[in-house]
Amino acid sequence: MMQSKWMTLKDEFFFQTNTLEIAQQLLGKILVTRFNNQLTAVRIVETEAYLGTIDKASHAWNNRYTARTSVMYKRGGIAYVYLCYGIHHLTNVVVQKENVPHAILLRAGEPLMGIDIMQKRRKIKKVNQLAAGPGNLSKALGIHLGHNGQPLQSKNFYLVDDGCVYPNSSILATPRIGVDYAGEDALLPYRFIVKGNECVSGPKI
DNA sequence: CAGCTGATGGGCT
DNA sequence: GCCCATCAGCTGG
Repeated sequence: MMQSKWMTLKDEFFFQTNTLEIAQQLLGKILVTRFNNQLTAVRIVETEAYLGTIDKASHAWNNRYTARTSVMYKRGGIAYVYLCYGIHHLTNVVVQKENVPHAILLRAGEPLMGIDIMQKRRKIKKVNQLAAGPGNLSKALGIHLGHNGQPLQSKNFYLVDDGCVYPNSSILATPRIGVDYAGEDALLPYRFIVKGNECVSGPKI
């Protein structure tokens, strides 16, 4: 087996034109943070695509442009972080070129590095649960509002391809979580999970 | 295991 | 003033 080298994701990855495909390709990629010299990393196993102006579940639906959503209109490759329910910080990857406000919510990850650090941040021990759910993933990695708009090619905050690819046959598409307000768009199968992975959020299959 | 619910604060009509 | 791209801790089977 050839061991692939770690490669930071480049602009071309984020600029691909099909956001649903990017959301699936993000499965298997590694998100690394090194805040306050604390190195943590997870392999992404669950994502959700939000297709901007035509998607009622998206913050940018109908070209909504506010101080908060302005980050979604920037060029792909930066982080869109916002507070949900007053408690949870949710991390998204902005994709597409400037003025196309698509984003992909990172919903769950498999812990790879800095597990002890993540256990302290989360105040729990079970490794499978450390980054299961978008609020939990952000907390485990130390991501918060201050990282909103930061490039994901930063020295302390980046995405890596280590050669791990999940074939289509091991990816399951389901409706997105918690978007009932979006009417018929709530039913779109824009959530992608790695089949059978223990770190995916929600009830066990 | 499923189902319910309080916590908690920025964003927006 | 209401609305959330959630979670943990509780209840009862």
